[in-house]
Amino acid sequence: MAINPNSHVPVFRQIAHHLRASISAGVYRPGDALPSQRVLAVEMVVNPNTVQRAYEALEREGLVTARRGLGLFVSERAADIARANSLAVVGELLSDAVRSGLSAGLTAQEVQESFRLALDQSVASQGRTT
Amino acid sequence: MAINPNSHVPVFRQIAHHLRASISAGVYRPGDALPSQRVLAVEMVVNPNTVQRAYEALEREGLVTARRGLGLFVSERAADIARANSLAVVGELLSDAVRSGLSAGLTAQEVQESFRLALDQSVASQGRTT
Amino acid sequence: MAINPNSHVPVFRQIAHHLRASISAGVYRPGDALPSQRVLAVEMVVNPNTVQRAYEALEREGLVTARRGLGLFVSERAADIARANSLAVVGELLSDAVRSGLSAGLTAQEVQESFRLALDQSVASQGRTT
Amino acid sequence: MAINPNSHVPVFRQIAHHLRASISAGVYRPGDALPSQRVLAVEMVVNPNTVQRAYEALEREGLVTARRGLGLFVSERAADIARANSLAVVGELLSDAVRSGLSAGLTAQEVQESFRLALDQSVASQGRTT
DNA sequence: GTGGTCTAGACCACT
DNA sequence: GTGGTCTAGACCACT
Repeated sequence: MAINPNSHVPVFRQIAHHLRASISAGVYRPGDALPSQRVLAVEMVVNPNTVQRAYEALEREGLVTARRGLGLFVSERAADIARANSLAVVGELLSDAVRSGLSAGLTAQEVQESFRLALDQSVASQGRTT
Repeated sequence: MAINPNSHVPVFRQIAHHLRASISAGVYRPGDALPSQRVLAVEMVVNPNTVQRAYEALEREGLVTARRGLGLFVSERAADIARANSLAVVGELLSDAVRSGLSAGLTAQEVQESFRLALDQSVASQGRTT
Repeated sequence: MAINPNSHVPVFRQIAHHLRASISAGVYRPGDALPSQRVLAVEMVVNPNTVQRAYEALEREGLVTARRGLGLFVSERAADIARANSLAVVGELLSDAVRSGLSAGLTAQEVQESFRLALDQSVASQGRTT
Repeated sequence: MAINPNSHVPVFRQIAHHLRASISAGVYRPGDALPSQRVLAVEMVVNPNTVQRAYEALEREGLVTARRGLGLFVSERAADIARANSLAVVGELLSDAVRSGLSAGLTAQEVQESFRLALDQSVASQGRTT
């Protein structure tokens, strides 16, 4: 679950996504402090500014709350919010993909078949990883 | 089917996508000339250079061949190539979406449900448009 | 030996090349008239202006001479000139290719091997055609 | 190894070719950052957009990967890819030259002799330069 | 008129 | 600071 600097997905988004996953998985529980910007930056070998942007996103989503001088803390209903957000994000991505396919002249059946394939492959490769 | 200058997708990519769709839909058939850079630029209210970038992409994909002084012409197997490319693109987008969802802790069932929803909505709204 | 409009080599150059070959092969002999611009344009399915440019090139090279109102006539030493020009052109192309290869870090042996291959293939395919 | 703005070869292609050569020569090694668009533009006295076009080509070939905000980085198997691409390009150029010569009525021997000459001259002049 | 290249300059996202 | 996109405008080769 490392960050991939070569991906076209911005690093700060990858970090935010990773933290969202950790929170909804219970790695960080309500009241827990997140690692400091600098610590996480070192750990992930990225610029502290990049971690900062990820943290800003999480705060905007209400997953964490900042306490001046103390750090970032996971908020009470964080896991639920994280899950909801993940669902929204995935829905958006899937909608974009579907719209792109249909507007290119593919049939709903073809798009569905393509999805089937994508899901099977991902599930298979995840089974291996986990 | 207009271009959206505020989308995160670059305008030249939107134009290329639009033309790819037109070609695979048979709007432009093998041997046909595409509208000239200047003409299309006026029509789409963008700079000719932007159209040029879209045309470059299509030529690289083998959909069209340029004849200096004459214009861009749709190549023989263009429709097939366009369709194959569209399928590849959609597959990529769907894979990204699925991977994103699973890595965020969603279940395969949830992702599938989300896809179901996205497809239904898109098909419905397309039915209205067409 | 038709003109290929999809080639990146300008059509007028292809026509000039074709005529040079015909002249050095004796299809047109000293004193013969070349087909008129319009006739050749129709025959080759190109714009008369394009034939015009090809004829200008041949005239500049001394292969043909124009007689106002009569047409273009193959000059006395045309075959020799055509052959010399062809040699010069090929030499230029080969030099460009070699220079490109060496400057890209390929060894002389590799370039030579590549040439060997190109020659064998061309000779083989020409044998089939002729 | 400077850029020639008067050549018929587009400047951006010359730059790409130059970088390809540098990479396959080991001037830039896997993981290295290429000079930034702005820096290289100043160095080569061209517009940054022109460098950008060269960089786009290299990225499309898989020689480098862009990291937004950080720069362009030479990819792992870049040297191999660069070499393969160079070989392909040279093969294409040599094939064109050979075909041109044979179709102009030259014999295989003459074309070969011309190549011999071109190679000798280039090797000689390169020896002087290096 | 048509495609292709280049410059100058602006603006944006990301680090 | 670094890459990516876009505009406006110029110039060139080819038909």
